[in-house]
Parts: sequence; structure tokens; C-alpha cells
Amino acid sequence: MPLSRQLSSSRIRDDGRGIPDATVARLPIYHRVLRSLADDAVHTISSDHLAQRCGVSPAKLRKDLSHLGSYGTRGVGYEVDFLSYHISRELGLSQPWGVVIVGVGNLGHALVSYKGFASRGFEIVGLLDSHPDVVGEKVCAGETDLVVQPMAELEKVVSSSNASIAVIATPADAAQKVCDRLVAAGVRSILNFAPTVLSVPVGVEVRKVDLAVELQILAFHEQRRVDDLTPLAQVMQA
Amino acid sequence: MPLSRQLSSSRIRDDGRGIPDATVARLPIYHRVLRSLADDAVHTISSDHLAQRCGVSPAKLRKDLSHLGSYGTRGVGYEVDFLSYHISRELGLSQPWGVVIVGVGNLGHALVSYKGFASRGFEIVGLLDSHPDVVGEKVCAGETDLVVQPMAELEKVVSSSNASIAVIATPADAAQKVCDRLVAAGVRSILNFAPTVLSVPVGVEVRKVDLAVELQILAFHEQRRVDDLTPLAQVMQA
DNA sequence: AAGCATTTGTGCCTTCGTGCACAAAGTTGA
DNA sequence: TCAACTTTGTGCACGAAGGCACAAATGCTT
Repeated sequence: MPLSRQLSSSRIRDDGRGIPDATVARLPIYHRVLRSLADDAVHTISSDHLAQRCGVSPAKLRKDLSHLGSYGTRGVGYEVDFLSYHISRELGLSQPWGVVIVGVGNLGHALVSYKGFASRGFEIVGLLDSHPDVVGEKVCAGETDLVVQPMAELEKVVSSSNASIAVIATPADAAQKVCDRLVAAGVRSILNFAPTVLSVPVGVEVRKVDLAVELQILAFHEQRRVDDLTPLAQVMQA
Repeated sequence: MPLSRQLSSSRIRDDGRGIPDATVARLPIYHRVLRSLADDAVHTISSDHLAQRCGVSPAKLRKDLSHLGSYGTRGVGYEVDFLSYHISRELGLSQPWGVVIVGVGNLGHALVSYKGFASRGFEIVGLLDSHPDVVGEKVCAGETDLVVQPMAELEKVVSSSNASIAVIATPADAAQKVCDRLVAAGVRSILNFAPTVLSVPVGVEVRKVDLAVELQILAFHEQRRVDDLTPLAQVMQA
């Protein structure tokens, strides 16, 4: 029996959820812009206009949205609230997600105070840190306050809060151990801010955000730009 | 004469210039792992082993490195220091880059205290904020202390420090104005943490890091996983 | 010196992502 | 009602990216 195909991320029916990864990565942008438009009392918007606000090409936007279904009206455009609802539904924002943050340094504090979580269905249900000075600190997270728990409580916090997403904001040398404990506790989705490569078993998804990597990519293009200013060297060598 | 191709000459710039974006995005990872290996006194490493540490496939690693030139030895592997040097050179890490950070909230503080900048040639040369309580604050950045400047000093700070990269860590509603002023002051590379789409003229590169977007992508896959647990319902309804 | 073991570098093929262009579908106005 | 206009949804073609497999090149051993 070909069971292996079930594990593949590719779906056969386009009617279902065969949404390309590149599209999924852009849906949150579309959703955010649509919410902003709704706040400005905009009812309908064309793909050209919406695409410009999202920083993508109109054709790409239309193809992305076509993967969700035909939610536009030809000759008119898309109804903002209607499209926003369907995107949020597809992204799973209609149900709440519990998030545990491990590591409450400057970055952890920034994450807790970030306003964009609660409005998109994410609720911070646990804060963990190993440093004695931080443990016990009361942190204002949205409407409710949270107390930073010691690292020993990790398994208990994850299981009791039924958190499904974890954020690692620890130093690099602690990240892998934290990751292993999170996975053992049942977490299958991890957002990693520590500058290290995490190894996880299959079935666990890790996304990484690396500040230094982003800067180095910028530096590469910046240097290439500088090199292009000296085309004489190339002519001389030829 | 067939000038189009010259083999075995890694110094030909035409070959080194066309590095795919996907490769450039992985080079910082390779570099970081190589530096770590060097600290552990590892002299040579094979592509299989290095690939495993970097979380990529060996074939991909070799193809990535082949874009830089032939820096490996068949039958042996890659010399750690040698390869590390060539990657850092290609990324432009051999020369220092001045970085200005706009917005010194929790996230800004986290960026300033991040250790990975100085070791990769990035030096924070300016801190800017609009809030009176933050302006004037002395922040410890690596070896030297920096004082947060008021936003009015933006143009002066950028031009006097000759910064080429800027980081926007402000709230979303201030980001576009800050971006415009940075571009007008001569900045051509911007790392944007604000959850908004920035519009810039051609020739300016913007990379964005959006925390909520990353969480929403995780939530999408998490939801898909939950939906896959109930395939019977779909079959029954069909 | 010669053969064996090991590892790199790369050609080929498949898959994924993007842009173009246009038919289909809906609205507006007379 | 019908024609002109607007906008969506999509087929197609092209380029980028990834994986496989193997020839070329190097070290080691006899």
C-alpha cells in the first residue's frame, strides 16, 4: 500500500489545499493589507490596486488568490471583507493558537509586546527563561500579564497550555537543547531566532529568522554594487 | 575565438558574478558553521559532513560552493579556513559595513546587543529614535557605547557615519516616512522589521523580517496537519 | 608505478515559480 | 437588449532551483 504519498505535501486536488509554498508565504501580507483597507472603509478593490499595496505584480496576486477559489467578481474586483475572511480561514487564523516563548531577553520582550499577535489569533500562553533574574518577572502581554517561568517548567507549560507553536529566542548554544525538549513535549511548529541550525525529527517544521544572515545578504548586494562601479578592471584583464 | 567559456580559472569574474540568489542566502549559514568548525580546530571537512551541519543536501552544498570557484580538493574535502575566507570575501565581510538602527525599542535593543554583528564586519554607527524618553540613552554596543540621537539628526548621522545599511525597527505607521528619509540620505540597503510594505525607488534593496508572517505560515501548516487527521469525513461525504 | 578508495564538480532532468496575454464573465450606459 | 468597457481567472512558455548520478581528480597503499 502506498502510504508514503499521504505524507507528501503535494495534494492532487487543486480544489483542496494544494497551495504552493510561495503563495502561502504571501497570504499573510495580503491579509494584513486587506485588514488595513477594511479599517479605511474600503469595500472593494481591484487586483491591480491591491497588488501595488502589497508590493507584488497583479498577475501574481490573481494567481495566488485563484488557489483559494474564485472569490473575485469580474469587472469589479474583490470584496475586501469577503476576501479577508477567506484568507484568514485558509491560514487558520479563525481559531486561536497558543504560543510559548523560550528566552525572555530583549528579543523575547520585543515579541511579547508585539501588537500583531493577538489580532491574528495568536495568544502567548507561556514564557520561559533560565536566568534567575528574569524568572518570576511579570510581563505585560496584551490584555493579561504573564509571569516568566523557570526552564524546568517547560514540559508542564507546553502540555497544560496545549501550545502548538514555540518561539526560541535563546542564545545559540542553548537552542538545540531547548528544541529537543519542545519537540519531546509535543510541539511540532518552531520559530527559531537563535543563530544556529536546529535538527528536528521529520514531522516537525522549523522556520528561522536570522538577523545576521539578512544583513550579510544585503552586504553582498551592496558590495556587488560597489564592484560594478569599477568596470575598468574587467576591461584591463580582458 | 571562443571567449565564452574559460575553464579552471576561478578568478574569472564573469563566473563568480552570477551567483544565484538562493545560493547567496545560504552562504552566511555555511560561513557561520565553518567559523564554528575552525574554533573547534577542524582543518578539513567533506561536503557530506558540512552539509549535514548546515541542514542542506550535499549536492546542493557542492553546487553552491562551485559558484564561488573550485576551492575543494577531490578525495579530501574543503579546508575550513580557506573556504571560510573565500565565502567571507564573496559576501563582502572583509570590509566593515556601517549600520544605522532607527527605532530603539525592545527590538532595537535586542539588535544592538546582538553579538553576531561585530564578528561579521558590521558596526553599528548610529541609533535613532523619536521618543524623548529614549533619546539620550546610552546603549552598550559591542566595545563602544552609543547615545540614541533624536530623529531630526537622521540625515546628519547617515552622511557623517557613511552608513550604507539601515535597519528600521519602528512601529509600522512610521516606517515609510523613515524609509523615505533614509533613501534620500543615500542609504541603498534596508532591513525592515516593521510590519508594512515599504515602497522604494529602483536601486534600493529592501529585505523584510515579519514576525507575524512567520507565525502565520507555521499556523497554516499546523492547520493542514490537523485537517489531514480527518480524511475519513471527506471520503464519507464524497 | 599502479590500482583502489574517496570526494569534488557538473551535466541532465524534473519540479517549482513567475510573467504574459487573452478568453470568460460581469458591469455600465444608451 | 445590446454593445462597449472593466477585471478576473488561467493556459502557456520561460527561467530558476533542486536532486541524481557519474566522470574527473586526488590521496593512499602496495
